[in-house]
Amino acid sequence: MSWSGPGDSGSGRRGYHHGNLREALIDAALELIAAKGPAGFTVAEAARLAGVSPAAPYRHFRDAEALLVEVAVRGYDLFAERLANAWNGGRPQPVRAFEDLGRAYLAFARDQPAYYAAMFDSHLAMESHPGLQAAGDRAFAVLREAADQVAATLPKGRRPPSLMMALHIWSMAHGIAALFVREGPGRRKLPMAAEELLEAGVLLYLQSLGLAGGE
Amino acid sequence: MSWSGPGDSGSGRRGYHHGNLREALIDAALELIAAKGPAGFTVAEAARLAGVSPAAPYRHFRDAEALLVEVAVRGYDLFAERLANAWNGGRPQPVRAFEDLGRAYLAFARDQPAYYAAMFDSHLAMESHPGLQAAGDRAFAVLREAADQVAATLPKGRRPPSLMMALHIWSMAHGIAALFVREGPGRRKLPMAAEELLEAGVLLYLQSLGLAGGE
DNA sequence: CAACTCATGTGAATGGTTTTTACATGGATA
DNA sequence: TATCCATGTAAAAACCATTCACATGAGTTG
Repeated sequence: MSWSGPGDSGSGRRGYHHGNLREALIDAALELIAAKGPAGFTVAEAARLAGVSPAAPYRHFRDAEALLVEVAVRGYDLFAERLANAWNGGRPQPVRAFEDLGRAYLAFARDQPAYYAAMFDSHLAMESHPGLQAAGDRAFAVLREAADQVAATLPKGRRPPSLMMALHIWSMAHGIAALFVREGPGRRKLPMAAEELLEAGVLLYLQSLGLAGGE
Repeated sequence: MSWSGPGDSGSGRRGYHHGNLREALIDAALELIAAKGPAGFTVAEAARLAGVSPAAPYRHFRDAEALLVEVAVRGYDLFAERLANAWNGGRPQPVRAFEDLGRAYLAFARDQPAYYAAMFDSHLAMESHPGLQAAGDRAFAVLREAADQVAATLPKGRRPPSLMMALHIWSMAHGIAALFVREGPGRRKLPMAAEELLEAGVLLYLQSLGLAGGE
């Protein structure tokens, strides 16, 4: 899918021109990151996977970092989409949908390690890449919006600041993903599934705000 | 400081032998990571900083990763020490000391970015480095112990599992450090200090367990 | 249809990196 | 003092990023 040129997706290229090198390089980068970690990606090997010379990628990306940025942007977009689907406008109930959001967060980290690594492990400077900043903001906006609706179930007097809520939940979800879901330095065995840990944490947190359904 | 050989810390070496290359390489690695991020460290440049040939480091470390591991181990040890100091045996009061622990977590991420990067951003596999695993466990044990004592202030019936508490707090602290304290992809402006965000989160969490001192 | 242009790809070169190898040095020890 | 071996060097092979001059051919234009 997504090929416009003269067919043939993976194996041998058609003629002198590739036809869709940009996309092929992004796919190759994802494949390499998934297989060998965020440091396992090199422009040269991505070019090799796409069947072109090591210089060809530079017609499409200024440098290796630019390719990574493009991967991360797409990752944030997919992430935002998954989160929005899980939240589903807060239905059937805001608190329940909020938990679904948390599960979707961890599911993304688990199912899309390549995207997740490009987004959070590549040490790209948001400031120098406005598109990346914007994509990240779009993803966070989903969480923010959800927190807002959850907070709105309380009467105005006891309503917590939804930004703070969103930041707390995001932090806990991100921390659990970094420490217990993904490969890496902090990873250690848990006596429970990461999803259960997050769900319990979210429930307790919401309880302290007078929000939780469970007791 | 920390030189045993014939003096002269940074500039030009004495004779053919360095005298303390192992330590000098670790210092150089920290300096490079601090200056140019976790990816900015190379064996060759560390050797250059120490004033030796690019091959010399391999007399002391099997490869680049082994050097990183040594840095990370020292980082975990320093981390554990800082956390233990902040906890201070739970004095004057467990809940209050627990908050100090959280502050110390973020302070470490802020003050020791090089160690923190080696520990959490280098994607070292804990499994393949038992010493690293052990060092990480020692640091986590401080948090675990603290959670245990905090939980013990409650009567047995309403006492939460301290492991879960420790994991929740660790995750939130780590998430806040990763997203808002350190340079990196997720970093964005906060309407409050990261320390305040964590303190509020911890307080709310403890409240839900019936623990908090605030109201 | 022929000529041209320009985006896209190539080859080769520069300069960096990791890591291994054979060899050199000299501090510690017998 | 003679020797040994931990520690250093130089050189080399194998990678990588990036750039530059040049090649190709798809799409446009006359």
